[in-house]
Amino acid sequence: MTPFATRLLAWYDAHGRSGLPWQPTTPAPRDPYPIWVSEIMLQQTQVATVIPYFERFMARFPTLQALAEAPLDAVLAHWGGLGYYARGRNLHKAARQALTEHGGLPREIDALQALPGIGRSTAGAILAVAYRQHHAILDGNVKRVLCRFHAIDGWPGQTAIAQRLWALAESHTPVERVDAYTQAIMDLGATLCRRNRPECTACPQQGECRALAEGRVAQLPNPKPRKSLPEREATLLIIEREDGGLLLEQRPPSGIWGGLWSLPELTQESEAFCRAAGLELLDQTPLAPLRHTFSHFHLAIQPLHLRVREAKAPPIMEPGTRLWYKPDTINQLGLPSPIRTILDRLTTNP
DNA sequence: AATTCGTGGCT
DNA sequence: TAGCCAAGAAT
Repeated sequence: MTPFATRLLAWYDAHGRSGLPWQPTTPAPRDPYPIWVSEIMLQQTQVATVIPYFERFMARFPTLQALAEAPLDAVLAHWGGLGYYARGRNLHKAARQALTEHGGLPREIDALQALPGIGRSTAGAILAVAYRQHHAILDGNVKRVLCRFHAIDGWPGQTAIAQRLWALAESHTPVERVDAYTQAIMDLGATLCRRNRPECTACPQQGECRALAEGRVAQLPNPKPRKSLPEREATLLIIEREDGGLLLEQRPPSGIWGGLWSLPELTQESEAFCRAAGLELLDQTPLAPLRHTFSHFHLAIQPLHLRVREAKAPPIMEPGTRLWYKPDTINQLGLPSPIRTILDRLTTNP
């Protein structure tokens, strides 16, 4: 056990976080299923955001079998609003794959990492926490701690920097209490070694931290070099049927909001579609425009209100890609947050 | 190997 | 407040 790990575990025993819904209450070995679900949800997502999603998800899919037997739509409905929807699709796919190929979640690191959505860090975390297997993790918290402790310059996303960090993470990870250590190193990064306003005076590593000694804590880890984001405008059609039904489209399985349901976007094709379907333009500004920033562009959404002129509804173009949505079924669909916001406003504010 | 995937909180 | 960032993985 290195002095780094010894100090960290002593601090963790006194000050580590506890009571999070996915944290085990029994000694290893533990059921890896809830650990896996939480690790996927927590990818690039903060703890406070995940908690209500985790509770709902585990209530609806309490076991690996329940998840594997559920339709993808039900999984995405529980993921709606959480973001990074490939995680939900991969989670569902991995559940079925693990069950058929291994009869459950595999205990071998290579087999586990071969499942969709499980990378090196997530596989290590699951096996370390569930079975006390000796694997390192390297998430955003660990990267921040290690960049500061060793005063590593360069953006951690660079391959060369990440390789150095993985080697350091493995060198620090102890054989004993690896489950506690895995939680502890993340707790340190989340509660003390934060990006902003770190509490170095309470840190168990303050005596050996190179960034602290050199007065460079605020500059490490080095930020990602950013490019200015292009803007894209989209007009979303709010097509209302006589009975109040709204036309929704299922987006393609890959790309932004993949597999989720959205208001159809106005294109040249959809203009012709609306004319052919007898759709009448009511007004252009029923709702204020919505602005969103994604990782690679800004999006300005301008809803456009249309109404079906006659009783005849637009034809279903491709099976499963369009449906008339009834507001009382909102919880059964996977909806991205901006779309849910629009639908909420429409139903509460007609 | 750099980019692409969301959303909400923070300053 | 506009940009930065967070329990990463897939491509």
